[in-house]
Amino acid sequence: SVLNHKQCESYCSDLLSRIALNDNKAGMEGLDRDKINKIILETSKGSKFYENELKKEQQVNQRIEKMMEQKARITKEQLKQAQAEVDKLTCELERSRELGRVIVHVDMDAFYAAVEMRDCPELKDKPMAVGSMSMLSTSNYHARRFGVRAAMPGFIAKKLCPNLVIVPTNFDKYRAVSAQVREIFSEYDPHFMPMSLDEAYLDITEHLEERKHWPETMRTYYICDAKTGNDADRSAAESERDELSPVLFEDSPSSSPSLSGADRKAEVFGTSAEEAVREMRFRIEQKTSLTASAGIAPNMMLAKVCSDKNKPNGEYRIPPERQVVMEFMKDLPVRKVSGVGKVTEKMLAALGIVNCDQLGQQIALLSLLFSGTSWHNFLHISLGLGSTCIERDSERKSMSTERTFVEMSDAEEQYSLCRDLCQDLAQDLQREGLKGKTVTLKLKNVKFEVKTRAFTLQYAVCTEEEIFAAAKDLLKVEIDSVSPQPLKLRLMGVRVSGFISAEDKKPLQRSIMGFLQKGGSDSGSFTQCAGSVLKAEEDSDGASFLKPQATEMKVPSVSDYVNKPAVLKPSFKISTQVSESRTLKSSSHDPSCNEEKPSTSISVPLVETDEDGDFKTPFFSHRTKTNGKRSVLSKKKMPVCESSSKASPTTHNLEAITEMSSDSNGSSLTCPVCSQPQSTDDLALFNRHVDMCLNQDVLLEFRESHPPVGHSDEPALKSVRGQQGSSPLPPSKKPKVLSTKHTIDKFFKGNAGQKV
DNA sequence: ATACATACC
DNA sequence: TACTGGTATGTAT
Repeated sequence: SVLNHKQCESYCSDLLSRIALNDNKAGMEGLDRDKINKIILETSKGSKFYENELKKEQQVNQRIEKMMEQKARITKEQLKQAQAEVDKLTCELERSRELGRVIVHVDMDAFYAAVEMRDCPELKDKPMAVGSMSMLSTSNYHARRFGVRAAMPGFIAKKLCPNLVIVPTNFDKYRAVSAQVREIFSEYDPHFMPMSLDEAYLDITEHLEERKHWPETMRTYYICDAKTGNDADRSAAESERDELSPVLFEDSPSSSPSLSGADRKAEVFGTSAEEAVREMRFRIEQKTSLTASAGIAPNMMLAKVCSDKNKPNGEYRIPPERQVVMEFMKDLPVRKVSGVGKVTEKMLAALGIVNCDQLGQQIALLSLLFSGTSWHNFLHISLGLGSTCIERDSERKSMSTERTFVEMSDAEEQYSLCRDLCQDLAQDLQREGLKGKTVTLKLKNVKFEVKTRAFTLQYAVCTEEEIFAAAKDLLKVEIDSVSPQPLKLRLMGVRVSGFISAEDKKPLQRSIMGFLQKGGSDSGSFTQCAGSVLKAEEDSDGASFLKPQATEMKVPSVSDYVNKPAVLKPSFKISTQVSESRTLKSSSHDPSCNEEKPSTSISVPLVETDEDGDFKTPFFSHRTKTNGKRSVLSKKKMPVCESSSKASPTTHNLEAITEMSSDSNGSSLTCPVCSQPQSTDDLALFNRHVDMCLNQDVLLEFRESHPPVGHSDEPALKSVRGQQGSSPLPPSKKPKVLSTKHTIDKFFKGNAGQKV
């Protein structure tokens, strides 16, 4: 009602901005959009995917409506005041405008497709794309004429272009080519920042400074005869080729002997930025037979826009002058700016903002409608400002793995898949030496609705068992929440984040084995433990973990929790301490607890930790194989404490610990729960055993007081038994994975910029 | 801290 | 038949 007709039409008329062709990218000019959209629509209509996209679209429209209502409530006064603030900030930004750096954004043209075409001449004159029937990564320019583009499913692309050739991805190859290209980048900026396999930012300011004094010979490159391009690079082309993976060249024409100097055509490049970049692109093409486009500008935001301007195989430069920058921005559609996606574009369009000039005119209004970070960003964009320094790749913040598959409804299968994901993720984490405290489970059901559920542990984890312990609980809550209906999933993913910093990980490499084997002489007796709390754990409840009187605590039984709402809090807090009077703590999930998360604390006298008390070696793990021998400990000694999320984690000293720490008998360890000597030296195995015992105790209790009654609990119980008993989860029917992995840059990005 | 959405390649 | 996977960050609670 508050909307005028025009405003309404600007977004209501088009409910399909998410489905329709995205012709934002290069190579998509002047095609028959209506015809293409009609085909896309007809192919998509009625699918689950389409329905979900419609729903999301409605959400965006609602967001826009809310925004318009808010806009309608803005007074002239408010706007005037906002304008004053904006003007002030604009002034400051203008004063600090930095035009002195020469930033380059280089982008390989239709990278994956170009590599495949290079290696298979058959494809040269055909419309082709890289990917699968389910999803395309890239298309060549020929295919783009049909509206076929990246991120489009192959089966739709086929409707648009029945002759489309779809080539499966070949990441090893793209990585190898990327490495070649990056070698060239590093000669112009050793600190260049790779953004993906085919894209990077460079700061060539220093290079240009030096280049000014270079003789022509240093700026001369030779074109080699054939289009193999493998010989042309001035520096060591031959040796480079030998170092490369043979697959790269197995299809290439066998390298002809180098042409003599007289036969070579030389090209001398100038000393300007354009020339330097043209030289770089020339070398890339000579070395890989692939073309790149580039943008040159005083900052990254502009350089990125510029690299798109003369794509493919072109470059564009914005000279370092304010006037020219502003002129360039004036007609630039906001959508062209990196970070402005289709939703932002649509919201701005609803306000009548399409290009950056209009954006600049409306900053005051935007400051009243958007968050601080958002409108500041808009202001920067409208002024043509952007980052002027290519920062070192910052530390990774999360790591994840996810998989799409045919509809999966069986809980056992889901748990099993979850474990597989955890295993993969654990491997990746360990490869990078990372441990994180937050585990996130991602689910997408067959209606394409996505859910994420996260859980932050007390300590950082990196093993399959630890991650799975958390992930499977998250999964269980979701399964239970729809029970007795099954979860019908099409995707599952697991992520670990909240990494502990590098310094946190380093310091303590103290060997827990050495400690154990020494026996109890100087180690944690209870009195020592109790009296030497250095850093009392301030948990949310503020309770110290290591109170001697904790042994006296009332011990609730598992049945106390059964009918309470599920509480997702870390359970099994294990309070530990080393002899140097340091207090340490850890926790983990209790895999045996189906209904609730009882929290249990025990004190053990030793553990390997880092400075923050995070476990260096996981003390408890959850995929345990042991005899199912019931704990000899009574409830009083094996406390299970409050289920409430606010409940104090309490500390209980296990008498069995005395046995353990006084067992100076070589390396054999005694389980503090079941009192059985363990034959292993391997702490991980020992931990598993202890963990198992604790869980077994709780589980048995639970099952005694609650004989299995219904479907609802049954699968989970089974699954828990599976984890605990000598037989793991039933062998999984391996889900059929639908799509190929499209991005594996995570193994590649990092480090690449730091060489040289 | 969690959930969900947006964005990028 | 069939609409990705990995990471970061913004927005809202």
